[in-house]
Parts: sequence; structure tokens; C-alpha cells
Amino acid sequence: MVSKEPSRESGEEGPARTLDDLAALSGVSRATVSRVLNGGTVAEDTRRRVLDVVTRTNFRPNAAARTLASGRSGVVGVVMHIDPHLLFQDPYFSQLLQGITDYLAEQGAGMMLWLGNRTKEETLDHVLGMSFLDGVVVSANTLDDPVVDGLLSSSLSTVLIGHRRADRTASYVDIDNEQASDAITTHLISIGRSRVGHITGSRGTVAGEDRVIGYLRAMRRAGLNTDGLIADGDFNRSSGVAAAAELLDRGVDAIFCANDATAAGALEAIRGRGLRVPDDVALAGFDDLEFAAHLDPPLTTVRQGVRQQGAEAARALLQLLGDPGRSPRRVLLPTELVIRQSSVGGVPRE
Amino acid sequence: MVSKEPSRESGEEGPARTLDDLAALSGVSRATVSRVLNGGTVAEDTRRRVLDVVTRTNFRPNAAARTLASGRSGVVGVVMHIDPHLLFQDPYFSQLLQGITDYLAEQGAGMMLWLGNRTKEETLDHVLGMSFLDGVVVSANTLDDPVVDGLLSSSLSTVLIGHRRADRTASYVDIDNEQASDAITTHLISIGRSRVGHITGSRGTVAGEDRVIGYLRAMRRAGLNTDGLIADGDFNRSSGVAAAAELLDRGVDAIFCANDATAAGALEAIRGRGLRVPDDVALAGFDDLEFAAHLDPPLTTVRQGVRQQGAEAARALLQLLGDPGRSPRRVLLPTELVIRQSSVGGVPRE
DNA sequence: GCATAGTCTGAGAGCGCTTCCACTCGCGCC
DNA sequence: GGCGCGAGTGGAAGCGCTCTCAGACTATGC
Repeated sequence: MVSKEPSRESGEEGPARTLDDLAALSGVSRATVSRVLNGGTVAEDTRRRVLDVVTRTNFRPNAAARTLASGRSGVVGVVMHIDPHLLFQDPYFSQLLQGITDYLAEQGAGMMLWLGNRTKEETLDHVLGMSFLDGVVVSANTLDDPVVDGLLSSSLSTVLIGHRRADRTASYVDIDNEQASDAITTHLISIGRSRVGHITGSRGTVAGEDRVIGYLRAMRRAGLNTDGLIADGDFNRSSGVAAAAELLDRGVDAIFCANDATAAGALEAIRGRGLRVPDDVALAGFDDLEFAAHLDPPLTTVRQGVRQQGAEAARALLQLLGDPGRSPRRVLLPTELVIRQSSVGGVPRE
Repeated sequence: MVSKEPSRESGEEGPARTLDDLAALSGVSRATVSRVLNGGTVAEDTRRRVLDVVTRTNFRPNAAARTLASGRSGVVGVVMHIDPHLLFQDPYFSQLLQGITDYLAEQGAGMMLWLGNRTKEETLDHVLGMSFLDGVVVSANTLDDPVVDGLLSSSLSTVLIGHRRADRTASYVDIDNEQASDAITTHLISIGRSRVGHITGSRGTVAGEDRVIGYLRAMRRAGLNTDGLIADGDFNRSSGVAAAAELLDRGVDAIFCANDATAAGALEAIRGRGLRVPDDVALAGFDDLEFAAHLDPPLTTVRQGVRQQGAEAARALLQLLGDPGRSPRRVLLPTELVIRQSSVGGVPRE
């Protein structure tokens, strides 16, 4: 917004800072220039003449003026209301962010970012204060996150990530954590394990709770007892070590961990007792992060396309904005059970 | 920018979407309302009356209009023109981003983000297309990054991170890589090592090259030969394994690695040959990432406050914007030599 | 009592763009 | 030959705010 020097690249002529400049330079009215820039109907030679001036002068329309006049900015907000420690520890969020930014950049949309877990008031204030935003993508890891509620009840078009809702008017992109957890638990049962333990993710998080539910559903359906077979973790490796120790004391023959990091910790604990994976204890994780395939033995897990989730969320938001009806977008992305030697030792199926 | 419903919290009365609404509601002129909102001189009771209406109606000024009229948006751009793989692999960038976002949020500034290494044209187009940006913080890892050049020669106020420049008009925040590398190399020499090898970072990156220079300077000053003692790495652990093998073949008694990840790889290689650290080979890294202290033995390294670098860059930009003279900000942040057992085995000094 | 200074306020001119409306053509039609 | 029509264009009214300017009014000094 500050002029240091006129501009350097491209053979220029006049300043051409406004549509009026362009209009004067190309001998048409401002309205016509605007039409050329926005794809209105303009005679072909007029269009060419104007575009020529546009490129020669290296013209860039004023985004604020455009936004003010049109009511659209082409900028969306991305809010990750998440413990900063998790934010960068867990590749999940990085990949999510990457998926979102890539898609938005590809579509020529801008994005503003809010990271971290400030208070609800602060965050909402900042986001809603940027009144020009066309919409917003939100990722929050806890159930009943107040920022999610705040945004949903604001006038801003909102798409949730990983935060599926009963609320019929909310748009979201998510995976079916319950179903996937059910599937991987069922897999462990199908290979003959009956004392399948579960190390949970952080309690109170959407993914954490849903995975517990899926696990319980599978166990119940198989008629297996789950008493004492659930140990709380927090999605971190170290919690996997501790929780696994607990479960091993109770004599499990398989452990399903809420994510891969926890599983890595559990693996360490199992090894520490001189037990073998999968012979003594079968092991499974969730996420299929890069390292999962390189553990020894390679980890059975659930693959979810995190990057894709980000991209889908961005896409859903853009669709929502383009749809005058604003009918909610609700996307449930598929997951894939990846069976490796940590559950079926002899039979590498990767 | 879309109205789904009027608004829900706070006891409202009229819509109050514009300053004129507020003016009508509080019986003053629009100019006065603007003064109240922007801290002009207003009689105390008038101010209170207006503010009362503002809060009652939950008014939010239109950012686009404000930007158009004032020429300032309160939004800065953050461009990380970096290989996406590095971007999230290396905690450096995550922490940098965190430092920037925290500071900006604290100051009430908004930020737009561009990640990844698209082409120069694409990136510049996107960034400069957001013509309302007040300024931009750029982090690029390669020397002569064209995006850096493009932004510097644009009319946008720009602060560089980790990309110190001869260019006397550029603002930047950086650490003194040369000095720090010199210091840690000198440390290795001071504990009696004379065949000190160096595993470089990615060649062509600013940090990589500067660290080589610092290493060479220290060796030269000590009158030590460096022939064959430099092996190229790429900042990744695996390159550390390979490069260390090479150096060990040439009989080094110490290795200074361009970062901690590489050092972890080197440690693995040294161990693989049955050699001891630091008795046979002393080892040093750079960055002091969390894991460095937990290696066995704990790693001697250089601590740099990455988060702080991000915050300082954001702060420098905001200062730059507030300074009518626009005199460049040039900040060189201190580093700290952290000596642990990988170099001085018997004498833990941590 | 009047000039002077100081405090507070309102009118109004933009900021640079989009978009509605009306107008001018050239064309084919009855 | 007059009419309707669609394509192309220009005029002009905003979008909601900031900020200069001048005016109104009060307080002060001589």
C-alpha cells in the first residue's frame, strides 16, 4: 500500500493505477475496462486493446476497492484452533494446512490464517473482524469447541474439518473414525486375538472419542469383553509407552492405538518386556504416517488422506460460496485399512 | 460477506451495518463515529454514548471500506518459498511460522499465507495481486531466490528471514551462521581435535553455505588442513549417515554437522562402525532441536531461537510500516553454543 | 467587551471499483 | 420501411469508510 518506486519490470508508459487510467489509455470507459477484467461481454478487438494496455502497464486492480464494490474478496480464512504443541508435533495438521493452501492457491483464492488456541473471544474477534472474508475453514480438535460454535452461528460461510456434526446445516469434511476403528479392531479379532486393548487418543477430542466408539462396537459385536482393556493416551508417543505397559499387565494379545505415534510408543514398551510383535501382541495404529511403514515390524494402520481432507474442505467452501442456495456440503472421505506385519507377521501383504 | 442471519449474541436493536447507522442511532455524525472508533479527539460523554451503541449493536466496521479509504489494511503477507517437503519435515519452518503468527495475532494484525515453492511468477502474482497487503515477511532457503528479488523490487515493504543481504536497503532478521559455525568448530578444535570434518547442509541454501564458511574460517585460523574433510549433506538424517561414512573413511576425529538431523544420522554411522562418541569421534550439530538433548550421548550444538526469529521478523515489519522514513530494519539474533557430552564426554556441562 | 486560542463536531470529497440502466448501433423480420 | 432485438458501450450511482476543512461553541486574556 506504499509506493517505494513506480515499478520496474515490463515496458511501462503511464502510471495506470486505476481503471480510469486504463480507460483513458485505451480509449474506452471505465465500465468497459471492468468488463474486460471480469469477463463481461466486450467486442473482441476492444478486449484485446484493453488487455494490451493492462499488460503493458502491469496493472493490478485494487483489491480493497473491488471487495468493497462487489462484496466478495476472494479470500477465505483458515482457523486451526488447536494446541500449538500438537499443531506442529503432529504431521496431521501440517498436511492438512498444505492440502488447503495448495487447493486455494490453485484456485487463485487467498487465505488468511489463524493458528493456536487463543480464547474463543480473541479468536472469533480476530476472524470476524476481518469482515471481508468470504468464508472460513475450521479445524478444531476438541468436541464442543466454542470457536466452532461461534463461527457456525456467525454469518460467515463455514466448513468444518474433522468435526462432524449432528447439526444439519453445518458443512464438513471428515473421515468415518468409528467405521475405520471398527474395521481395524475387527481385523485384529479376525486374526484370532480376543483380548484386544485400546490406547485412546486425548479424551475429549473428536477423533479420540470416535475411535473409542468404533473399537467398542467391534468388540461388542464379536462378543468380547473390554473390561480394563482401555487405557488413556494423548496421541503422543510417550503416552503409548505408559498405556501399553498398563495393558500388558492386564494380559492383552493385541493393541489398537488411536494413532501411529502412540503405536510407536507401545511397540517400544512391548519390546521392553521382551515380547514379540505380532506373535505375542499384535499391534495397530491409525493415520499411516510415513514412519509407520518403516517401523520394525511395519505397522498395521488406517490410511487417511489428510492432505486430501484439506483440499476437500477448501473445495467444499468454494463450492458453498458459489452456490446461491448455500446448501451444506457434507463430505465423508474414505479410509483404507493397511495391513502390515505388526498384525500378520508371516504374511506381508503390503 | 454473506448474511445468513442477522446476528445472535448481544441485545441488538437496529442492524447497524455502517457508520451511518451508528451515527443515526447515537445522534452524532458519521465523522464522529469514525473518530470514536479510531481514537480521535471526542468529548468523553459523546464517546461513551457511541461506544455504547457500538457494543449493543455488535458493530464490526467493514474492513474493505476502511482499507480503501485509509490505504492501510492491517494485514501482512507471509511467504515461505520453500520445498514443501522441507517445510513440514523440518521443525524450523513450523516454529518460524508459529513465531510470526503469535506476534501478529498479539498485535492485532492479520496475516495471509503463501506456502510452498511454486514458480516465481505464480507466487509473485498471487502476493502482489493481494494489493491491500501492508507488507510481507519472506522466508526462502536458497540463495538468489527469485521471489525474494521480486518482492524486494516491488513496492511492498518486505522483511527477509534467514536471508541476509549485501543490499543495504533490505530489511532482514537472521542469525550469524558464519560466526556460530566458527564458534562450534573452534570448540571442537579446543578439545584437542585436529581432523574436524564438516557435513554440509543443502548446497545453495543460505544457511548451508554460511555454515561451511564459518567452519572453514575456524579451521584456517587454527592452521588446520580441510582437504577431503567436507562432505555434502542435505539437512536430512539419511544424508548424515552417508556423509559420515565418507568422512570416517578419511579418518576424522570430530564432525560438525550443518544441523541436528544430520548429526543424528552421523551418530548412527559412527556407532555402526563400533566407534565411540566422543572418545573416538566428537560430534556437533546445529539448531538444538528438542531431540538433540535426548540423543545418546546428548548432542553439542548451536541453539537458535527460531520462534523468536519469526516474532522478530513480524515485529520488524510492523516497525517498518510505522516508520515514515522506512529505514531498513536489520536484526542479527544471537546464538548460543550448547556443549553436551557428544563433544566433552566426561564433563557434562549442560 | 472583544480578540484569541482551543475543543469538539459535521459536511463532504474522495478511495477505486462493480453494476444497473439507458442508449446506440446494425441486423433480420414482417 | 418500420419494428424489435441483441450486442456492445458509457454514464452514474453507489459500496462504507477516512480525513480535511471549516464551523460552532467555550474558555481565556487584556
